Amino acid sequence: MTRRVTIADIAAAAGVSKGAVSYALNGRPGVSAATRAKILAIAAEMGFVPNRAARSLSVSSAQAVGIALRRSARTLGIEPYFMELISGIEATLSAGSFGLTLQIVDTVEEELEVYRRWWAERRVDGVLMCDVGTEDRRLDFVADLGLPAVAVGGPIEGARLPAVWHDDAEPCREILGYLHALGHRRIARVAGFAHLLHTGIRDNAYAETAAGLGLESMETFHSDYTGEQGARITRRLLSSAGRPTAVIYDNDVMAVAGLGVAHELGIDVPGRLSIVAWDDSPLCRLTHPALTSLTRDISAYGSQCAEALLSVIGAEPDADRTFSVQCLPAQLSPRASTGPARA
Amino acid sequence: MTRRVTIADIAAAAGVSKGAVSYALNGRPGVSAATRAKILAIAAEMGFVPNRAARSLSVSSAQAVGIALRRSARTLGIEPYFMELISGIEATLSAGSFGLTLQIVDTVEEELEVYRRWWAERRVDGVLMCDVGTEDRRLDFVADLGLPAVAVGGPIEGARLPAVWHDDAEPCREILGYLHALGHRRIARVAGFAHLLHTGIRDNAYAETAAGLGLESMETFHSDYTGEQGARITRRLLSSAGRPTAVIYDNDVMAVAGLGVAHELGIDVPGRLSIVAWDDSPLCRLTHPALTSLTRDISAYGSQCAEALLSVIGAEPDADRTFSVQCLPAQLSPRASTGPARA
DNA sequence: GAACTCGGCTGAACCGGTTCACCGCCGCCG
DNA sequence: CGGCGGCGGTGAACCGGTTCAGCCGAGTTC
Repeated sequence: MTRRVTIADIAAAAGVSKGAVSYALNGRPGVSAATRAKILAIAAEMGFVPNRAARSLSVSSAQAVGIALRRSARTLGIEPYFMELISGIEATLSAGSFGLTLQIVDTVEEELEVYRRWWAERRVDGVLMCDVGTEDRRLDFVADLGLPAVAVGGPIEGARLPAVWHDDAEPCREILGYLHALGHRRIARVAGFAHLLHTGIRDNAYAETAAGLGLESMETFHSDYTGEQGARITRRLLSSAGRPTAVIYDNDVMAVAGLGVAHELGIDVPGRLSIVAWDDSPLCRLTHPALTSLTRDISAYGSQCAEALLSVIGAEPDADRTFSVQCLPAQLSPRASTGPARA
Repeated sequence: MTRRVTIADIAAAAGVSKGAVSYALNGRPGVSAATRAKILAIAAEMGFVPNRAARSLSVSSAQAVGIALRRSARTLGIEPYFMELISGIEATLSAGSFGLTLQIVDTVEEELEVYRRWWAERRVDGVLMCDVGTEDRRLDFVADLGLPAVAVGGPIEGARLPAVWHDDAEPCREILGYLHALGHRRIARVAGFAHLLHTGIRDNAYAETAAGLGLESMETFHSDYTGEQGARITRRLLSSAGRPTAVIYDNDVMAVAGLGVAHELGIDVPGRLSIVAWDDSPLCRLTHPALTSLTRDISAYGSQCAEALLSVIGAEPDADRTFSVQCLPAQLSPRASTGPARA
């Protein structure tokens, strides 16, 4: 285990000062082309890698961003969404040689505390916040802290920080239009957490569109995104009088669970029940019948979030942080789980 | 955005030297109880949080561990395994106030490079290595580097680093014994990557047990863990003459895909086909019929891996790093997807 | 030829902790 | 009363980078 190579070693080997080495390695003016080339060559030869802590201490930046996820291990594990998002984020970050620090928390208080600590320690240069809620304490908290942050979701009214989002209303209209065209008039929806921003946006969009189309019924049931709750709600829905002919799920996991319940009750899909899933993970193509679902490129979404965060981090501290990035809306991918409503 | 509080500020406020503050905050001898209490009170009042970079620079430790995952975004997203593992790791790490740095890579070369860089930069104090292979270059690489590491999987012969693992052979025997008791004689298995260590261990265990039980056939097909391949292999299996009466899958995703194919082909489960999944995620309970699967506490497994790594990090550099931790083997959870073989 | 500019480089301060050598003081012992 | 040991604390060096004031010498200007 040989000692690490430092810029002092390089300086000694090249016969110059530490300062010159620093300028050369960082591509700044202050050294001639010849000296720069010599220093770079020596550095490469000695296998120099700068010490992150030393650099951070000087420039007061961590070259890392953080994500605190407030979801149970079970939800996290089974929802493909987060891993895909993270992998997109990661791709952009590592291209900019930023690291990703991950923490899983239980409560909002804990999450706020993590942000506070990360920022005070300068462990991260910024954070991405998922699961934006309608009344989200975190938004003001990080803004007050001065911690660069980007909200993964939106749009957020009166936001003091950037949001990266896609229009959730448009896909709602697309789904209902599609189901309506197939003759469905009694539609139910198994939604996610009621307090999440995008859930509210979808709630409204469905309600308005349903009214416009003159649907017989369009009820929404909020859940926690788990398969268990998805199954329970579906079971209740399908056992009721005047049961819906189509059910829309706010994530893929619940849709799969719903399909399982339909099988269990001997209800043919799509013969007597159509199923639509929001968020098209590979999971939706594994079932039989394959699930009609809303496709969006979550990984690309993650990349855009990371890009937005990097731009905030790179910007002046007092720069405008209220911009928002709108991504492409999700697109309907019709598959075998939807069909005409039985007369 | 007020300036950060440093120990110099505290020292000034308390009328002592920086050194005294450091001793007081770190609970070391060198200051009297009274002074210590005063310093701690002032630190708390001023909201002091130590700068991570400065501490790292001094003590030459990052207070963070890294994981580089070499799986495609799609596999990562859909396999609950990794997120559960990570959440277990996280729980132990944050209890020890260590951070977790995550990176997703494409190739082994890239992964090795990440380890090299992380260690050279002192960005992490150690790493966890998943997906241990039979011939794994990474093991020697990190050992040569001197980078503290723990292999998530094993046992590894002639290992130069600790491994945390569970016996994969025992569950194999349990599954085959169970299926055999149900009358199954033609069993197939859809396995994971052939180059992974645990795949090989299972391969052998199945082969030996099958021979012992005198099964008619026990074929293994290797795959990449994705639902697509699981489905494709299952389709081929079920269309063949002398098709198996039971199929064992090496992960839950492929098992779900296999169940979908059975539905598609109109083959009743468990009437004409029994299905067993390795790794019991909530996914296995969402399908209909629910999948018989091998349950293990992946989150707890992650915790044990993290603990092992922390102990290696805390140990002397020349301490013995070849210990291995054996966890509880997975347990069979029979559900509705398995039943007696049709005569 | 004196004054002035400017590129190239040096030396030292600095970031915010940790650590170590050392010092003053008090009590105790012979 | 002199010497000794140990407690409580100080001051400075140190970790490995970045950055800035300033210096030197060559070229330009008048």
